[in-house]
Amino acid sequence: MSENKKVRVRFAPSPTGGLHLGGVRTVLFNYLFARQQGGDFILRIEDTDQSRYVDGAEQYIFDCLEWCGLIPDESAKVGGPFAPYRQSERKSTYRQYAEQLVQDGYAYYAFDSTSELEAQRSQFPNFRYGHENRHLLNNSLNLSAAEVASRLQQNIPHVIRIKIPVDDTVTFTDLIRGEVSFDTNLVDDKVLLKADGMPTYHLAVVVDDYLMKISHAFRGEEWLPSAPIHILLWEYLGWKADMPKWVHLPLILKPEGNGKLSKRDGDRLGFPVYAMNWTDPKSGDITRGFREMGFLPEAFINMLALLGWNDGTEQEIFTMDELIAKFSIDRVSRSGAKFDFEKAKWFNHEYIKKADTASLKPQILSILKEKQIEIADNYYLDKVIAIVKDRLTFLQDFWEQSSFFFQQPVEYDLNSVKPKWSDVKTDFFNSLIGIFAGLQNASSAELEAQFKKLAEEKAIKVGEVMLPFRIMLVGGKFGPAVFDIAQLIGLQETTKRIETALKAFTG
RNA sequence: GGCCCGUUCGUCUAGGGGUGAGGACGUUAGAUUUUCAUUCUAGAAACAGGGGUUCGAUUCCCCUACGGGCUACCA
Repeated sequence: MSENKKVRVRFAPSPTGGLHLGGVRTVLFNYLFARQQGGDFILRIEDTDQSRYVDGAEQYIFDCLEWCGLIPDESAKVGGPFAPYRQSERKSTYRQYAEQLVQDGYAYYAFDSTSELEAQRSQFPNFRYGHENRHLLNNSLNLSAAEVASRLQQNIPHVIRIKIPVDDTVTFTDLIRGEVSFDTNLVDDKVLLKADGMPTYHLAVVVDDYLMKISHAFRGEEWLPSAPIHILLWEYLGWKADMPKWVHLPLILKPEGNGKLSKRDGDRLGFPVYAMNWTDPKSGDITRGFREMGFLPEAFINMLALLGWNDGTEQEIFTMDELIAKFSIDRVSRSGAKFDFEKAKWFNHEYIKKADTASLKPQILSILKEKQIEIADNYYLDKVIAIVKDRLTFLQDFWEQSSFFFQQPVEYDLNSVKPKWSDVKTDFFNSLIGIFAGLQNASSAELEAQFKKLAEEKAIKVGEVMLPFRIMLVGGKFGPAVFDIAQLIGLQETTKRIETALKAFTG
C-alpha cells in the first residue's frame, strides 16, 4: 500500500433532487481534509440510474457548492486529468471490468427477469441471490458455455452479478469506526452491470475511485453494509494495494422521533433541509433552502462542521481556515446527530452580529428592492444596518426590524397608548415639535436631554411619554433606542411622524 | 426477520479507571435596555440496564434493552 500517495477525495452525488444537509456536510469534510492535506477535491456525478435522473439537479449541485464556498478542483464543469467526471459519459469503461470479473470467475451473467426475481422474493421471505440458491437460478453458473454464448449473442437481457465467496469474512478498517467485519455468507450477489449496460453504484464507485486515484472515500454510514462488496471488488480487480481508506460518516437524524432527516421533516417542522431552494421540474414545487431562508454561508458551514465533529476545545465558532487547519477524521463522532434548528439559528445570529455592514449590504439591498425602497443615501443605510444587525437571526428579519427607517409606520399599537392618552400628552408632543424645530444636527443624547427637560417642565413622568414617542416613530413596542431612531431619521421626519401619530392617537 | 453501526443533560457534545462529569443551544429566574432584541449573572438538567474485571467503574469486557442503517437491475 502506497502510504504516501497524494490525498484525493471525491464527493459523488446523484443528480436526483435537492442537496441535503448531510450531503453538504460530506462535501465539507472532503473539502476540509483535501485542503488540509494539500490534496485534490473531486466532484463526480453519479448518474447511472437514468430513471431517477432529474433535469437541472446537476447544475443545482454546482450552485450549492459555490454558495458554500466548497469549490471542487476537478469536476464535470472544470474538467481535470481524469475526465469525464460524469458516470453516464464513462459508461463504456465499466463493462470491460465487469467482463474481466466474469473471465476471472469472480462474477457471472444472470438472465433472471425482474418478474422471476419477484416471484422468488414472494416465495421466500428472506430471499437473497447468493451461494445458497445461485445454482438454481437462471445464470451462467448453471447454463452451458454454449448456451451462455448464444444468449449473449442474441442480446438476451442480462446483468452481471458478483460471486460472493462462501464461508469467508471480510474485514476492513474504517477510519471512524475502527475494524468492521462481515460474514460473506450473508452478503448478496449484487448486480454490478445492469441490463441497460450501466454499472450499478457498486461497480462504478470502485472503478472510478481506482481510475481517479482516490485516497480516502468519505460517505454516509448508510453505505457501511455494502462496503464488503466494494472491498471484494477492489481485491478481485487486482487493485487492493490502491484501495482508498474508508471513512463512513454518521448520519444526520430527524430532530424529533426517529430516522434519517428527510426533506419532508423540513416541510413539516418548518426548517430547510436543502442548502438552497430546489424547484422540482415536474411539479414546480419549491422546497426552501438555507440560503433563501437567510443563512449566511459561513454560518451554515460552521453549523454543519460542528454536527458530528469538534476540535476538543470549547470553541464553536470557526472560520473556514480554522476548520481546514483543525479538522481531523479521528475527532468525528461515531453516532448519528439529531439536527437542531435552534442551534443552527444561533450560529446564524452570531455570524450576522459579527459580520461587517459592507458584507451584509448586497443582500440587504435586494431585500429593500423587493419592498420597493430606493436607497439614495448609502451612509444612512450603513447606519441602519449597524443599528439593527444584532437583532437579526436571519437576513430576512431585516425588514421587520427596520422598515420604520424607510417609511412611516403603517399602523400603530393604539391599545398601548390610547387608553392612557390625555391632553397633557398632546400638549407635550406639540411643545416637543416646537423644540425640535429649533434644533439641528442634534445627537441622540441631546435629543434625549431635551425630551427629559420638557417632560420635567410639563410635570410629566418621562416614562409616560417615552412609550408613546416610540410608537409614534416605530408603530409598536420594539426596535432600537428611540432617540437613536429619531436622530437617524432626522428631526424633520420625526416631527412629521409625531404629527401624523397625534391625529391617530387623539382621533 | 437477518446483518452491521451506535448509546453522556431535551439537543449537539467534552471527558475518561478515583472529576463538584465541563461547554454550547434551548429552558427558568434576575439585572441592564423607561420598548423589544442583544448583553450580563445565576439555576434546573445527563453517564440506558444487568453482570463481570478492579481496592475503585460513567470510562475496560460480556449480555440485554433501545435507537439507527442496510437488506433493488436506487444511489
